[in-house]
Amino acid sequence: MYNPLPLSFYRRSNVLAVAKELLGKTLFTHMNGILTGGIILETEGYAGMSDRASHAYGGRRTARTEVMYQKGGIAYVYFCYGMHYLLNAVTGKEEEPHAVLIRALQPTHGIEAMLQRRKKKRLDATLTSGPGALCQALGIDLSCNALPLDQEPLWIEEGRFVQEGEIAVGPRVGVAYAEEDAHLPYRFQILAKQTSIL
DNA sequence: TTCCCGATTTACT
DNA sequence: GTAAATCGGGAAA
Repeated sequence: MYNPLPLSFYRRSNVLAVAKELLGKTLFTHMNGILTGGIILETEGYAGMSDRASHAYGGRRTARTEVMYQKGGIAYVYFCYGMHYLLNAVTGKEEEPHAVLIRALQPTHGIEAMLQRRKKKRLDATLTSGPGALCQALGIDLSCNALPLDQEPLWIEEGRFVQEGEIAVGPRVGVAYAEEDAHLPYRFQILAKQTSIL
């Protein structure tokens, strides 16, 4: 444990490759002495200025989106629907605002703490399933925005090997507003095992 | 400053 | 399946 991926992993221009390769990696947070983490099961790529679904579409620069224009390897956390935080890994080079949304994890570390944060009694498939839910489980909020992904308290490291055949590709979720870009196959997920995803 | 709406989740009907 | 919860960002005025 604690063997973060090098920042060079994120600083590539092919955001879809990074999104796909993040599957199977392990995402950790270590907050207030509590270690929590899980294997990444689902991601979505947001392809910078040319992607209508991206917050940086058309080169939009605001206080919120500025972090996406930095060099890859940091977190982009934002608040949505008035109640949820969503976590992205910023990728690409400087001035290349790509990001990968982390949408689901398989919980592996600190499950008791995650249950407590999520106000749940029992472990089930919903503990870290969904971008808002996983942030709540890991204790991620706006204070994590712009934090590097290769050190405490928020980092990603190798998890398990993922075979090409267990990856499903499809359209992104919740981006109907993106018009012709709404259907692009930028979503990647590890297919659930027959037995159980837990 | 006002207004609209969102990269969602959960509780109900 | 539908709807409510809930608030900051971004565009327009």
